[in-house]
Amino acid sequence: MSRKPAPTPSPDAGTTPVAGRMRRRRHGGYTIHDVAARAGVSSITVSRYFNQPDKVSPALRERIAQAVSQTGYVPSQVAGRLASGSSRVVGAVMQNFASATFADTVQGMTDVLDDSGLQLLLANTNYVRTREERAIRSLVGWHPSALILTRHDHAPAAEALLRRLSIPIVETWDLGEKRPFHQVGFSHEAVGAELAQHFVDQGARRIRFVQASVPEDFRARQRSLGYGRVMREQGLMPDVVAAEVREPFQAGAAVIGRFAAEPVSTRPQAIVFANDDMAAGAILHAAALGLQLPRDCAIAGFGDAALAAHLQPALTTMRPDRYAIGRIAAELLLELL
Amino acid sequence: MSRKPAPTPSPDAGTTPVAGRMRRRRHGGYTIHDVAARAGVSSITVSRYFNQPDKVSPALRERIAQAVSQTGYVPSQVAGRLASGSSRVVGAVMQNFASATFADTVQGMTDVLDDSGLQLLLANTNYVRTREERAIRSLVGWHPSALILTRHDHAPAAEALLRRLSIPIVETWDLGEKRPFHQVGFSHEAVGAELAQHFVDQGARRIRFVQASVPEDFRARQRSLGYGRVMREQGLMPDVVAAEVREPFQAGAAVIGRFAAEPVSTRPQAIVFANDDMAAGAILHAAALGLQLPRDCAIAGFGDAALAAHLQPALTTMRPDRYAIGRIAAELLLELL
DNA sequence: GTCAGCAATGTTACCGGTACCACCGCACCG
DNA sequence: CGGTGCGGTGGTACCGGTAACATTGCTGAC
Repeated sequence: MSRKPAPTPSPDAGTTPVAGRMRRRRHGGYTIHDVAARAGVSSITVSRYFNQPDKVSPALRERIAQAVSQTGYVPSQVAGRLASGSSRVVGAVMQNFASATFADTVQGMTDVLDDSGLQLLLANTNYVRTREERAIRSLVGWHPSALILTRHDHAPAAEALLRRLSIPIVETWDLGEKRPFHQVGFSHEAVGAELAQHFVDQGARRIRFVQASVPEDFRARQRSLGYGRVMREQGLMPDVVAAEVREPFQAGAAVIGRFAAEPVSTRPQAIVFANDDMAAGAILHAAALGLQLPRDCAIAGFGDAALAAHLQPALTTMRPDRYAIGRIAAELLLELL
Repeated sequence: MSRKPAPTPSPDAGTTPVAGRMRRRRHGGYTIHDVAARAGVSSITVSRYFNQPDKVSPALRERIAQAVSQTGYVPSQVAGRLASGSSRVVGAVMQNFASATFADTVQGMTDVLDDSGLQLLLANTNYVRTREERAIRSLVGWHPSALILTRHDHAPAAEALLRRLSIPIVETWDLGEKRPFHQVGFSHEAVGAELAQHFVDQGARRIRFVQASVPEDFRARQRSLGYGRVMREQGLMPDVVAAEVREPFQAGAAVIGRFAAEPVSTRPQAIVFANDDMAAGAILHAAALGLQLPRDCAIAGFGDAALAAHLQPALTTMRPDRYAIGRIAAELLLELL
């Protein structure tokens, strides 16, 4: 990695934008008034030229276009937004910028927003719950027309801040119950159902669901409910067990240990773990127990952990369509605006 | 993927921020004047409370803090930036939002900028050169304090626009010669040198560099120069050849075909390709020729194509440190501001 | 011919902050 | 005891646009 400084420019400067006396505290650069003066029209006409061109006669349009290209004038979003009150800005709070999830979701959002002339403003929480309020606050200062959030379980301070806002808010990623905001994401219940169905389709009849030891994980619980629903629909016996260890890798290893001790005829043919880490622990420990996966038992997880692809055998996991979440959230916002 | 609408809120509304008559065309929400009135001070004092707290006496600070928390007031960035002229916004033009490169670089930037209270504004070109001007223009409208660009070979219109700006500009990713802007990235010359050194360290003495057939690729040429330098430094004979086919996969295949026809004793022990696609073409075609890589010949590319990891054998490739590029670019900007 | 109606353009005030400078009271100095 | 400097505070104008309304000129109906 290397840095190269820019050569210091020769101080020839060039013509200054402002012609008359400098009594006003100008910020530099051409203003709409400079352009208007050049074109011999009033500033509001130049404003219309940019915002409602068909309200300006072709003759003036031509003159203004010339003045604009001569000066290289770029309208100030800041001034425009302040005057009009509508910001045309959408704020998005993400949890981690350095992830493929972030990249895909943002691409989905901008693909939609760009076409509507909306600017996306991003804030990062780095997965630190306490930073969410700060992130939201920094976005709110820009008077966004709408907000996109990740997840729905906010810190109380952030939640209070959000409820005071009177703009459309969309929560993404996973769906929560009884939320006052719009939501775009996937249903954990459906994920659990899909994994169960997957193994049923492969011919498995004894399928176990391994819950994490921490019972409060509401999302994993939703997944187990989906699993249970499909099992019953298929006339199979749901078999939900909870891990006894808290640390997920160890928990997975312990589960597969117990599995190995069961008689082969009643062993589950597939195990759905509440998350990828537990599943990975199980896979890694299976070799030490002399088990051969997936012949002896198929394993599934959830979350698309980066690890998943590198395991031998590769872990079956569910990955939400991150691009689609971003795109649909943005489309929903457009409808709301 | 699924959408859930928000429940329609009961129309109890709540107290309106504005107390007096509504003759002004207010945009809604509390203003600094509302807060000032509540605290019994002038608005400029509230402004100072936020921007230079130590200039406000503790007594007033306390009163203002109370008024702020009662109202939930959030200062308007838009108004503030317009009035002060300094935007505290940094614009960044990226080529593709849906990539790990983007994610890592943005994380690097925000890690630095967040601490300085700077807001990052992003624009995407989607690799379409003609969109760059539009992207820059949309950022310039926000009066950024600085701009971060990707690459340095801009379309003429974009280049002209940039040169008119009088704010710090940093170009990232790869380094160009004689640019008027600051640059943060890696040197292609160094990349070529590093790949050559890599094979020298592995004991190879006959190392070939395969240039693309398109001679204008300035960056690949830099890499070949670095390769040549290391070879000479090591007392080895540089061996640069150009591909004859334009399409990179075919070009790579053709190169490995010629290689197979050479006598084993004078064959190169390693080949550095100008890019990953050519290298991949070579690897894929090698099997058909009965060659066993990397025993018969080691292969290297450049660019970290997603493909690289999936080849058998895996392709040796150089990947720029994307996080560091973002981070260093942002640090450089801070110095410049 | 008169006047309503509409399209094109201009005038004025205002958005919500902050720069600039004036002002006030008090400690400190000669 | 008047002058001076300084920290704290406020008044006012202004940033660069746009909303709302006013004005102008022209067409077309009666």
